Amino acid sequence: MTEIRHWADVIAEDALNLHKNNIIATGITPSGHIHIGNMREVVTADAVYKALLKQAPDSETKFYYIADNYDPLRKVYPFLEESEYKEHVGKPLSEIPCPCGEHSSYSDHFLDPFLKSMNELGIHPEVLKIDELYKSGFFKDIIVLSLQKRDKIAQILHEASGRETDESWSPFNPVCEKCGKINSTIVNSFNADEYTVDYSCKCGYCGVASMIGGGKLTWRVEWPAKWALLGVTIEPFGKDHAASGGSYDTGIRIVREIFGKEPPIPVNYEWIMLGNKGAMSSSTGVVISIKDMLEVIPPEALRYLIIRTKPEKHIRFDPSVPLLNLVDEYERLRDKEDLTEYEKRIIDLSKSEGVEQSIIPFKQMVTIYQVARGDIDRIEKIANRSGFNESRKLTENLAENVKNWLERYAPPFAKFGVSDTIPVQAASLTDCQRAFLKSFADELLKHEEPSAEDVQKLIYETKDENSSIHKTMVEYFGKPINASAINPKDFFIAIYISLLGTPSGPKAGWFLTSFDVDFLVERFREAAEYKP
RNA sequence: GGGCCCAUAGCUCAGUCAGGCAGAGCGACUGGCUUUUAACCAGUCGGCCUAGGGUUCAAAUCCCUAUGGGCCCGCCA
Repeated sequence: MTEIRHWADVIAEDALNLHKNNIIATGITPSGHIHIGNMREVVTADAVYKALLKQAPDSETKFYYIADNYDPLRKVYPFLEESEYKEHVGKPLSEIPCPCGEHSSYSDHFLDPFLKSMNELGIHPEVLKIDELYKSGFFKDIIVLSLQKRDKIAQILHEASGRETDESWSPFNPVCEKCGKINSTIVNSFNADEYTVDYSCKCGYCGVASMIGGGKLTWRVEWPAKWALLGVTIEPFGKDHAASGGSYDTGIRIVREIFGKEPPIPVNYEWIMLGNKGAMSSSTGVVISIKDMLEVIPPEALRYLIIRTKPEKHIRFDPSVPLLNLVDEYERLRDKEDLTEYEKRIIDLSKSEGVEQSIIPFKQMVTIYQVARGDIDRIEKIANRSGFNESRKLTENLAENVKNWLERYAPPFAKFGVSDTIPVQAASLTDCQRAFLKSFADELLKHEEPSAEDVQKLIYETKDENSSIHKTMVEYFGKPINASAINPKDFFIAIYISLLGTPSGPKAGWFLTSFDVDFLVERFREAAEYKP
């Protein structure tokens, strides 16, 4: 069997066989909440980027994130105020007011949180906002070239995609000076020396627009233009662009035949499905934003989800119990001693560069958090007692994740509440259970800091007639108890009833060590006496 | 109508590019305490690699075909 290699390393090697220096680009249109599916593109790119850096440390490697924020607003999305945004349909996203008023534009409203999330995931590309590129004149010469070769481009679009372009079609769409829209103008002529076009707009206005910030290339031309100008050698994109006759197909021909450059190596990736609700999609409303996601899942676990799966496979993302298992799987692998080369690589690529995260397992925090009832001081104390010594900030971050998970996605069986007072269910305890609780309390007092194993052992020792807990139990019970009639199960139930009011709970030994011994002793003694 | 991707253990998936003994994690089961308790440790079980053909000394892997699933082609990755 040949050595197993990670997909990112394979892609990087392919790229290095073609180019010494590689430029990887990715980007999205910030027209709505940027969801976890979009993150796949960025994490995929980041993985390949890291692989390139590792395989060719002496090459020049770049990673661009391009925000397509000059695209027009296509419609009034369900999350927008109809009355307020109707007039903005057709305008470039960067020129539309922010929905919340706190960002400089509509596109920044969605882009800013995404950039923050990327940062939390340890992804640090060079961010390019395409409106700024247009406004700086970055595209001006390629716009002229595109206008000059308009007929040839139209022919390519027709041949490769079957798309018909009419007389008024232009590779460059000016922004109307009067109505601000970019999708309703027709180019009548252009001036290559002045970098301007004459246009007329459906709103009735006719004017002159600059190729420097006065409009944009149409998407199918803009994409190859970006490849040509930035020298992009690798680009991940979703299958919508990958379809035959899709924009990658036409892009290949345009970049070669019009711009005289080679297209990037494509990295096709599949979509992320949300539970059983289908594909994530901004337009159908099946969406969990990255921000929402990072509020419940530690960043490295989210990276892990994407890193461990080959790009062409679906990822089914379910924030309830499967999320718990996903995080658990990542943490186990992270903490494992003897990793295979492949596992090591997975962990390497999943690590968020420059971002530290808690070493406390998520599942354990789920219990700690609930025992401490969210009190961070107590959480920290319990964590310390369990042998986790890390900065409070890290513990706090994880506690915050767990809090949100419990509130939003946790199934009932994962939740419990430690009552302040004796649960009324304690009334149902049998005399034998009460005797056990009293003697159990006595035994706990004998230990300074009982370990989980100590506790577990104590409960089982009740069956041993020579054990001290058995003897005190008999004493409290008032008459001999036949060892074979003792069922530790009843005692577990007594413990859970006393603390939670339910007959079951987290693994007892470990659960109990999350409490102060004094509290337990008091509670068990109280429960033993409790009569409604 | 045209095109893409996926199918391997109960579950999630590696392994397919470059053919060479069928793999991991989780779950389940057993033991660690004669007796489940959401932790931990050790071990065991578990597969006609979707089906049918072809190429080959040799196929999960390469080539056809079929079936099932997820999508794309009116710019949501």
